Amino acid sequence: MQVILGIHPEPTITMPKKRVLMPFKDSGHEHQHCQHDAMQTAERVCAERGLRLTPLRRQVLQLVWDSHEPVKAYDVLARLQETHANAAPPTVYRALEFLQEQGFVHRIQSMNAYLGCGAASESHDSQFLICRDCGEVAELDDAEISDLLSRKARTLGFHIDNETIEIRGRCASCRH
Amino acid sequence: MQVILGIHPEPTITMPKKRVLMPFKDSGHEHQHCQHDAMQTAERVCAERGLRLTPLRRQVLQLVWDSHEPVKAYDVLARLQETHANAAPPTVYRALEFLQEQGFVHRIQSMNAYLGCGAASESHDSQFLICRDCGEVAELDDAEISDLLSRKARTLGFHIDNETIEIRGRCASCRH
DNA sequence: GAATTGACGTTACATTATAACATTACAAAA
DNA sequence: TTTTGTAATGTTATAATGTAACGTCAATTC
Repeated sequence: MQVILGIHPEPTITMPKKRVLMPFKDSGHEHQHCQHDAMQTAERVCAERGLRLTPLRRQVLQLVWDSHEPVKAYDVLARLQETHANAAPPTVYRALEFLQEQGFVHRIQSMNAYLGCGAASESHDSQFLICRDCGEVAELDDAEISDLLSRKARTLGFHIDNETIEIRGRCASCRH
Repeated sequence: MQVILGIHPEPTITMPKKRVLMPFKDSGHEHQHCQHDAMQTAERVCAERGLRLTPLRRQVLQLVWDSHEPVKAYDVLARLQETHANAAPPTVYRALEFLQEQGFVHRIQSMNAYLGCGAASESHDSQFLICRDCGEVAELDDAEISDLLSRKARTLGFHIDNETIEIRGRCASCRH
């Protein structure tokens, strides 16, 4: 189905990219593992990059992953304050900024909210499917979509830095 | 260039959809006309729909179109207050909400800002290309993109209500 | 151990958006 | 033409989101 255009100089053997980085919960997906895996990944990646996953940053990442859905900065702050009475807005925004920069969380622009990344160990594009009924979000990294957007942009002389793709609708289980 | 897939029951003579609803300025595009045309379209469409394009709404639409770029609600408010001293935040937010509902303006989620629609007379999808250097925005309604997203979503049992597609990068003239 | 740097604390404030209720303008019904 | 209902706007207050600026402390390195 995928058309490889004759642009690339050599016909590489490509590992087909995993497309659904985070599925909807209904698809036999055990959420408990996500959080645990995400924490492990973050620890490992920070070690590799020589960055400090401080207790604060670790806890904020935990709090984001406590939910399978996008969470608001001030909700994270409220939870954080339960154990960290002097936490203030900058505390949370700084931690979230760090976590975003490292790709551990994504910001959902259309919701002013943050979501744990389903593939934190490597840089990638994202497309989000957001269910208007249950609030869950699936995260995709679909090369066909990114490639098509790149091609369309290039036609207009536009060079893409990054994509914000947030699709709102109803997920399979909410339609049943 | 356009490929018509054999999905539709009858081979209709299709007016190929205009894909670039609003180009970048450099492409020989005269901005003065946009505003004028947009105002005319809004007048006509409101008449057709039996809706009231009140002086306030008309002026807010004017103010949005004073710029070729996304504008902030509070900037619109400041401008509005020059002639309308008692305007307050709800004044502007209500007008913008109306204009959005009618498709006369779009909200750019990643910027908390509003932009005149390049094709206000009909409902459509939008994809925005936002230049990080000059701030200009091109608006597309590209059926290939929307179709691909629909297909991808459908594969996961997801039904799309609406898309938020905001691509950040550099436009042709800013790359030169 | 002094200097540098990065992380966090702290205060204050800026920006963005909405709730709630009062008033006015308009249009349809009586 | 009054009445009356509804939509639009006025008005006040506040909620929600996000950042600037500067101080302190701890780790790293020179």
